[in-house]
Amino acid sequence: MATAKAKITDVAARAGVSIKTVSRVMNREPNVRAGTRERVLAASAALGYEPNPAARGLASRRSFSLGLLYENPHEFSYTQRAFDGVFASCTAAGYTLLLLPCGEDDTSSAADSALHLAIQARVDGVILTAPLCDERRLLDALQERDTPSARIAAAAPDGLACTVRAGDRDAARAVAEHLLELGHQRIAFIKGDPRHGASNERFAGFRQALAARDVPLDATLVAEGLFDFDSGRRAALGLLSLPHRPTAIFASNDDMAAGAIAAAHALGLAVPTAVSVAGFDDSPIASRTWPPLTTVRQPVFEMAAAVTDDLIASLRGQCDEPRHRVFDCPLVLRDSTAPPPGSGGRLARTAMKHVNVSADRHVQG
Amino acid sequence: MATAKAKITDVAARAGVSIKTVSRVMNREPNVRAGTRERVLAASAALGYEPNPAARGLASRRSFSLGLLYENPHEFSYTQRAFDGVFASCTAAGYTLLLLPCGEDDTSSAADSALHLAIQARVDGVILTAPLCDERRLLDALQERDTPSARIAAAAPDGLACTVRAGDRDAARAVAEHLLELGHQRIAFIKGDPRHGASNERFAGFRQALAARDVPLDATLVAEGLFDFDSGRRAALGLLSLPHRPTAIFASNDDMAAGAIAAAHALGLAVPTAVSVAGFDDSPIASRTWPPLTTVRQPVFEMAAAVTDDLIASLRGQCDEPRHRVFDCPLVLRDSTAPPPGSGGRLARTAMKHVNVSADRHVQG
DNA sequence: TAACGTGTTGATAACGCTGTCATTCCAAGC
DNA sequence: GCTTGGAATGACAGCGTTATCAACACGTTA
Repeated sequence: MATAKAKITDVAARAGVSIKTVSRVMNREPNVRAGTRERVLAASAALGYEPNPAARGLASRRSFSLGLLYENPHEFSYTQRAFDGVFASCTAAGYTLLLLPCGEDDTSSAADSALHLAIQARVDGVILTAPLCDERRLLDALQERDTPSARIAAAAPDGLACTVRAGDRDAARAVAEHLLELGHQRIAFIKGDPRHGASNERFAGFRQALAARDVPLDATLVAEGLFDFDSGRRAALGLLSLPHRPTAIFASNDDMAAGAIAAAHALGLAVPTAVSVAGFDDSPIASRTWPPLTTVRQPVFEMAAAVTDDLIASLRGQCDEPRHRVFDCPLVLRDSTAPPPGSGGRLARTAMKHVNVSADRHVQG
Repeated sequence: MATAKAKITDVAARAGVSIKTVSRVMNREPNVRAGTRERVLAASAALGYEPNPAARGLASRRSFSLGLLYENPHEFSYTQRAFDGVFASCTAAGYTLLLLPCGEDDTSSAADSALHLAIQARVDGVILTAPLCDERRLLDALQERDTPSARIAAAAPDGLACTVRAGDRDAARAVAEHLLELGHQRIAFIKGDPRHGASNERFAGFRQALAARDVPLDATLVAEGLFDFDSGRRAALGLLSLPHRPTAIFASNDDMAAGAIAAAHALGLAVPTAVSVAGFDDSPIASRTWPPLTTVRQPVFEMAAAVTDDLIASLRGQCDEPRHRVFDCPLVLRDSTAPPPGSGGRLARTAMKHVNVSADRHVQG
């Protein structure tokens, strides 16, 4: 695999044929002798040749691309919100956006195929989301090809790419403090996917809050999760079946928190009277559970738009040093948290310095 | 606005300048006299000129596009599943996919801007999702520009574009029959967004099922909804506060069904013992509510992939007549439906000819 | 043997724009 | 008036591919 971009003339020269024959092979046209095709394919592979889509498009008067026109759905999942933010900035700057999804089976090999698509399409830059933004192989491959990148929710910024992330630690600390203020002492924590840098940060914030109040961290109350509903449900099932069960569960994202609520329901424990549950993200599920979730809101749209702006600015040579942005996440109080049972509800609601939302509207200001 | 695609030479001729000056104006480069810029802009507007991105890309060695690399999330919303299906087919056929979201404020004007993006990008074809696929202005604009299109969940196929849709009527009938078999007689229905063709179909299926069993349709048990959580919640709140309330609610999508469950919770009515709730779609929320929702599964991925294949085939001239596909939606029995209160649970579960899923896994085979 | 068709290959001209560099214009200074 | 220099403009050569059409090889038929 050669590093420099090979052109069709290079392949033709190496295979000892005309460029037209190379073109025929690349486009799977008929009437090419098998031996010739082999030689062209070999030369093409040896040079790492990828046809230039712009040249193809210009000459053939086709774009080889389709548009998917859809109405922006009310489903504001994290990914969707991130996409919206990136798209908004791209459109404003006259850029086109290509989505390059990775399958969920094997992150690293899927990342390769997505990367390959990015290379084929000759994009000017790439935006990476967690946990892909911490795949060493991916970052190296991009760097090797001089493809500028930006990273959303990176665990370890490397000074090469612009990054953006949420203030996970502070936000997690705020959630934990909220539970502590309500009077909870036995607070369980469900960790997130360890591949995401945010997982550690959120756990760290949780521990800091406990430490600040001299509440000991009970290791039996820390469970592993993967940021998905079912891992949250299972973890909560375990926690709530403990002999001395927690009075509150802080799941490090909303999907797991929804799982925890389901687990509580399954065990006949009322939320929030028997057990409080808090989440993280303010994703759509947060306002659809019963009761709706106390959580923190990640300004994903703004984060994605900002890092895209930064990437485009660096593409235009308008900035020299990569920017690293951190966004605050306000606490969103709903109905899944309350004082622990037996406390007589002496603490009603924490101070109203926080955002207080019951309805379904997401403010993105 | 001229119909034929104007080139930079046309604009230059009309404005009485060289193509280089037009290029400068289009790229907002400095050192162009204000008057000259005006003339170029006027000529450009008069001709409906849009720079050819392929030519720009070839000459400037930039693509003006970014790639967003992300890990395929577990959140399989309808839109996400549709996107995955379209993407899979595009990739397999060597096509690139551009996403063109419409804002949710004003569908028709948002559609215009998305259409404009599609035109700018010079895509070979466009895939439209509901309810955009029934916007007359959009369809006309596409036809006028000879842009082939495919439509997902169109209300009225027009013989010009390939279409795909779910067998909404049959599926809704199956849900209603399931509730009837359980012994329900007073079944409420929450309608969906009237802009979606599927809304009518689902309601029709519901009525057919009632008629087949000679169960009269009580107009007070039919509520209006918009396919979103909150409209479902509000509709259910009204229905369940009726003097003679229904024993089951069939919400015509999962998000509204989740809202209905929240409403039942709020009123202290247990699901499914006091009231059964059924949804439609098998979206992620369906397996995250408590109790998880009985619903029907739309094979959205397969539908989207199929219609994309059809569009690409017609782009390649491999098919003459547009195809119209209809996909079956299997019933998915979960825990939100049961015999009505007072029936003594004489009917446990309907026949097991249907898909029966409790876990969170979505089979996409 | 010569003409013919079929399958294979190549020379060359676009495709519509941008980059480079030369040229023209025009106000200011001598 | 003449020069000067920067702003404004244009001529022209690519950019890397595909399309067109001509050319060639080779086995078959008249």
